[in-house]
Amino acid sequence: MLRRRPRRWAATSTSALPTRGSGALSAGSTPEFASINPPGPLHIAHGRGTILGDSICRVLEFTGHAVQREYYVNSDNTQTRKFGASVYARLHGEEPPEGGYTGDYVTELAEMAHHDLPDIEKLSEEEAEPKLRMYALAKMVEQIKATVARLGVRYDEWFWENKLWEAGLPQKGIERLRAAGYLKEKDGALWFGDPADQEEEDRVVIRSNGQPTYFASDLGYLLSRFEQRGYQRVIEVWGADHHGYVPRMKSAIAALGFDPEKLVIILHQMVNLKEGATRSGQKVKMSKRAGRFVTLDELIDRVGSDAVRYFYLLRSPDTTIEFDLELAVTQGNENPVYYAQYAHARLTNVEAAASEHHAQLPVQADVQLLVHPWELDVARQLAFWPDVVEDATAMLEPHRIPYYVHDLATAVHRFYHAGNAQSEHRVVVDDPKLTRARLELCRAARHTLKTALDLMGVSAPERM
RNA sequence: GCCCCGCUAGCUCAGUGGAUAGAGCAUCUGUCUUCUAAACAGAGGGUCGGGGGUUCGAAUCCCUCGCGGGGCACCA
Repeated sequence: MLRRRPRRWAATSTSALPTRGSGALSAGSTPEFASINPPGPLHIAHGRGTILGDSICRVLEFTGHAVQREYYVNSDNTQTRKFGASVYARLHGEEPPEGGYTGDYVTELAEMAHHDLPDIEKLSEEEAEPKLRMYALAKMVEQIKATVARLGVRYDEWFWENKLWEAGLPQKGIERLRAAGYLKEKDGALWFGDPADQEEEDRVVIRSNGQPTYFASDLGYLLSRFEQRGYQRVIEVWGADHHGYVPRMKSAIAALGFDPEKLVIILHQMVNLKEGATRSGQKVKMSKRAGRFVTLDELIDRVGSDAVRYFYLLRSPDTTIEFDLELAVTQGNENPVYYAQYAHARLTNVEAAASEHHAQLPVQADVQLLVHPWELDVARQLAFWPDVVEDATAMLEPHRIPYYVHDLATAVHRFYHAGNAQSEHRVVVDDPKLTRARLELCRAARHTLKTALDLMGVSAPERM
């Protein structure tokens, strides 16, 4: 029903621990989203970028776009070097350096490295750190993979930053910017600046100590996607705390000679947990919980993947999420997740119940027989679906889908309930033609609910 | 100081210039002998943060002020 000319796309996203963003997509074929700096577990805000990016990908795929999901793994920046140095310190029974990583998992990583990397202790820090860093990062990436898999998210590519340097892409980007007059030396460092833009501050590309900044890697990553791989559009999903970086990315891509419009950066606001006595709308306790931070795994443990995805997708990216833990775990009519899923389960059930009568039913459904308001309302909702998909695709706003799902579920429940109130309004009635027509409505509604829930990454159970 | 996001019902939020501003939760009242009551029907609840402006028409666009959150590195 929704047929579109396939375009080349790509999605990439970048989520961030201390790292930028969270996800990106490129059209023609490549989104990148949720690329969190790996030296730590995903927390609840990363989940937002991950789910948002993933649903954008799902919608794009559904509308015929080729999509490549990428997770950009930082491996050569200051943060990850400190991470490697922290593992090195633990390996030698020492405290991590200033600004390093102190969690118990760092000690565990050191122990694992001790077993897996022979003679690693004999190497100097200079030699050992990169090895330990890559080893520990790979372990962290495995963890992140496992976590996002619980949400039904799968990346086509875990793109390692070091591959960029091995391929010489950042170097190539720098040379191109130099040739175009965007680079200058100052205080021993190499700076990027648009000569035509006085507003924008200059940005360090190579530090005075000779080490590149993440900006240099980004140049390479842009080249990788736009030039080497030819993506028509790149979508990146970032946490709003990185919004200040957007203008620089736009300048960079323009300076490299590409259309800045082809780099789409989607920003999302933060996530807070709400719990406590909120039922009557009184106490609201924010749970950033001093010191203790809530990981994405903990949230999934507590409310399940469906609820996490549904509640996250329910909000516009511009809105800070107040995640209502109590509501999300409620197995009742107040929980929108179950409300939608129940509509699907009911329809599945009624179709199954009708199957024994199938032999007596006409092959063709005559939908003209559907005349009651509750029947027409379902049909009306179904007619809206293509527009919802189109809007969600064009604006890259998956949050439109759960609202639609709710509206369709409401129509379905009302339709179904008419049969509860009066038996002649049931789907399966004595009149075979009428039964057939109503079954057709059920089939269409169930299919649409299933499709919409799929785009959200939420399951559509057949019975509840 | 500068930049970004938000401010809509008690709470959480939809609503990209068009009809009387919507939903969920919460509160109150009804409905199961059933193809699934995890559902349905109904009620109350609003200066769309304040003030200007543009427009035939503004929650929506512009200006301004206030409040809350997030940013302004040779970190990402």
